[in-house]
Amino acid sequence: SISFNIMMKGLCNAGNVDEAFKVLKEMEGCGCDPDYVTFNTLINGLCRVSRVEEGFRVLSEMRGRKNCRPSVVSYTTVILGYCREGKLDEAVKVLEEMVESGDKPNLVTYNILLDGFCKAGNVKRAEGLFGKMVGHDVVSYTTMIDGYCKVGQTGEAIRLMNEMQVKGIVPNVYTYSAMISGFCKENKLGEAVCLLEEMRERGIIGKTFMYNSVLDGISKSGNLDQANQIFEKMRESGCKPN
RNA sequence: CCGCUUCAUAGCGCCCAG
Repeated sequence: SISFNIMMKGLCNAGNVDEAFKVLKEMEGCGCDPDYVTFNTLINGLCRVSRVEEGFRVLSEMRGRKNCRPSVVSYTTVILGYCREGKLDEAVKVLEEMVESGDKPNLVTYNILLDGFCKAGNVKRAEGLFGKMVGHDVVSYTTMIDGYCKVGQTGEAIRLMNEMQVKGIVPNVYTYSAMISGFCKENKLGEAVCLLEEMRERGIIGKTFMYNSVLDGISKSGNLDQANQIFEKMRESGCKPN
């Protein structure tokens, strides 16, 4: 079954859900029983191509099978699907349904909702959820940081970036990326440069696009010497220019 | 008895042109 699951995931990631369903049929006829991973993979495949309703139907059908009960991952995947469509009330409904059937949402579930609220333009609601969550990880913080940056609240974002480190949560390349593009959009290039430096000091190799955004800003401001210095640092740190 | 392989979350289309 694991081999089939792997093949199925490949098809789903390529957006070919219909082929994935053929694999399901094939499994059923050859002694490799589909398991909960099989169905979760299908749900994800459907949600990826905006067929969230069908994904939810697969989830419902799982109830009838033994050893294939819907799990946190099943519900969370559907919630993600609705969040990506901007249907936050549908997402919340699924959350409630999950709780009613006795399944506990986990950190991933909440992180997805945080991002959903932010991207739907409801940073306040994300903030409320963030405050109620019992634990946070680097994804929770990065999601909120990105949310604040996107609405021009880089101050709040930086506050969170400090707070996470006080709690012992280490920013990663995603965190820096969100923060740096936030600063670049506001033309706070000095801040952006500082963060790039801090990141390098921590041994994190930045992505090319992060340097490109900063270099562009610096160059346009006419400060070619500084641009050159950053370009050097970029290469020294192991980030390949394109 | 133990371990490995398959499922869900965050950052960027940045230069040029328009």
